[in-house]
Amino acid sequence: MGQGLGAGRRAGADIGVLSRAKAGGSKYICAVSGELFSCRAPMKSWSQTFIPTLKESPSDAEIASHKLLLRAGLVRKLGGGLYTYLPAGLRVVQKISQICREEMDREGAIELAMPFVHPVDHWREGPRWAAAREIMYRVDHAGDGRRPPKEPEFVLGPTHEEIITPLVKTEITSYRDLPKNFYQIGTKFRNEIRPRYGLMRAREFIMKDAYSFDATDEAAVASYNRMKRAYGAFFSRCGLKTIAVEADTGVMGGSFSHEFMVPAPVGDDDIVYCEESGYSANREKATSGLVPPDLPDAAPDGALEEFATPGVVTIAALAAAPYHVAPDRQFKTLVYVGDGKPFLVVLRGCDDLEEAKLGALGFQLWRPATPEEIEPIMGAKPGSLGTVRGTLRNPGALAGIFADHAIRLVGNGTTGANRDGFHLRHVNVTRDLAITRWGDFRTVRAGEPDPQSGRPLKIARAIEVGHVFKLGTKYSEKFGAIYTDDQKQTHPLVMGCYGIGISRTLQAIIEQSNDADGIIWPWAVAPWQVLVVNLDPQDPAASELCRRLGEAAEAAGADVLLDDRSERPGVKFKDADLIGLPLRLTVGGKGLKEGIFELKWRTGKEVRKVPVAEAATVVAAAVREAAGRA
RNA sequence: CGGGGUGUAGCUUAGCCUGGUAGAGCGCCUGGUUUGGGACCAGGAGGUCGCGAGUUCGAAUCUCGCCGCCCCGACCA
Repeated sequence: MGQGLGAGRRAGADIGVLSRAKAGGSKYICAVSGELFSCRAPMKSWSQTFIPTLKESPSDAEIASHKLLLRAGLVRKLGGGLYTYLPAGLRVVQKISQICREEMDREGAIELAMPFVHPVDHWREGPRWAAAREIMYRVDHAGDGRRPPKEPEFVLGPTHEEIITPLVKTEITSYRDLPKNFYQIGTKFRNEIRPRYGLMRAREFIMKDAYSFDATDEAAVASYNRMKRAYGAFFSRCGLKTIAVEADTGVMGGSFSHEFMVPAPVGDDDIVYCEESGYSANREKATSGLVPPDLPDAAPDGALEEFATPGVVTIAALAAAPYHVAPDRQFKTLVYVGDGKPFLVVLRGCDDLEEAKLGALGFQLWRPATPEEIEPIMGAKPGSLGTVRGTLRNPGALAGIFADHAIRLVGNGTTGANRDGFHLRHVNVTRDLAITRWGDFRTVRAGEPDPQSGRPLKIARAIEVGHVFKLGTKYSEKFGAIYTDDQKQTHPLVMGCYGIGISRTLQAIIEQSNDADGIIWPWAVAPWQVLVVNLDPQDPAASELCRRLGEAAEAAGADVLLDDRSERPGVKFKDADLIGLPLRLTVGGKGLKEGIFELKWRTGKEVRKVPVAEAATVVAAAVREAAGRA
């Protein structure tokens, strides 16, 4: 039973904690040393492992991949966003992790492992404590039974910039040590406001995170591009179709970033793209060519005029009779609070604010102002607000008035008078509006012209499975992570950070690859690649043939699961389709009499009858062919 | 955090409106008959009806509070 083991086992796998002898004398290593290491074990039989399949899916599962995770016996739920990986699910995690390691190593990244529990001071000293604290689980000190202090002594790590940067600060001080890129694969903890869809958005999840450190900006861009390349290779090897889109850097900060997205209706993000030009961006970041760069400012079309609009507090009401001001002829004024100070955003009446784009304004935290806050600031209630010079009660109290470029398309329009029940018409953008800064703040809509080709943009839902950030020096400056160059000059390290949701990738693969009968695993990530179904486990001849088929598949490099259960054939076939192993080899008394067994791919319908005499060669060829495609 | 649901056996659920012995299917256990796409027969085990108060002679059912879970929104490194 041993051939094939040596070939497939990862070099160095014996750093694992457990090794034992199996009946028959072949040894194998099962390595789980705090983290997840892949291992090859010899043929496992269904009755020896634990794959609790379900006919019906639990009622709290909504989407296909979540149902299949549960039905195929890959995971079980502990609580909202908290899941146990059962043996088959863990194997997939290990396979994905191993592919990830190989692609990271190929690009020169170095694996390490950082603690899950972080002293809170590291976060306090970092640049985003205010924003990050809300999503972190707090840990009472040392479980001594006392009530939690107002501020926790420890937090559970949602990510590791605050941990790796101080480490690198003390360990790397010379340009000679650069570049470096450290990565780890481990559990992350985030207090998601709303966990959902199984592993898709969980409170605790498995992530690969990497952090690059370079001497120069150019070198950092090169590191970034290497990671981007590694991500493409990784997802492709996992059998997952992804597209890289320009993305918002969010609280992470930094100069630019790309997300790796899996198009799927159940995704949490919208991606905006144009097939012709190749433009693609997260909706939070996406821009359109709606406003021509050479658009001349409109000339005033008349003198400012206040008019009464009793009870009109919405765009729609002003668009209706008797006013008939089309939404795209209105200026919409929104009040926000950024780091404690109010500011205004001006948009066209027909446009929506893309809140993420406010990140460009430099605030750490921002939120819509409450109606109670708005009235003292503006002198009017929401619905009658505007930014016409002279109507603002106290412009000095504002952190700024930020206008979206698209209001230039309005030219002359209507806006609130900052007096309840009154609006102003003939408002000219250049002449009348008090604007401190222009920007892109609106949400792009499908059909708007692509900024590059001018073709209509499309929008689709997608799942974010990976994200690469060029961070710059935000963290290194804050933590004082500097190095000395060959001219004895000191500089902050230029950083990048790179995440892959391993557990989310697992579920995204299922979401992208399933049918009415169950999962269809891509070869490279299948918990096992070959399922040998023994329909007559009591028959020694059938068992013997199954053993031979399994050994042949293993020798060719496949992981083999043998269904040796005393179940009826129908049950076994249904379960086989459900757990979705790529290649099924079926042995039954009926075929055995004819001297054949059956070979069937999970992706197809065709059942190929193979003479027993050709077993070894046919199985080996099938395995090699599948492995070659993967 | 707002809105809407929901909680009955391991899973899927009926019963709740209109209070009166908690039921079914799947799964599980025993025996038998079966054996190539989720078998059949017979028998059996398994329930503090989410938790806590209240109303009532009597509560799965009505009332109040709490908790869990799901969906929508907000939020999301």
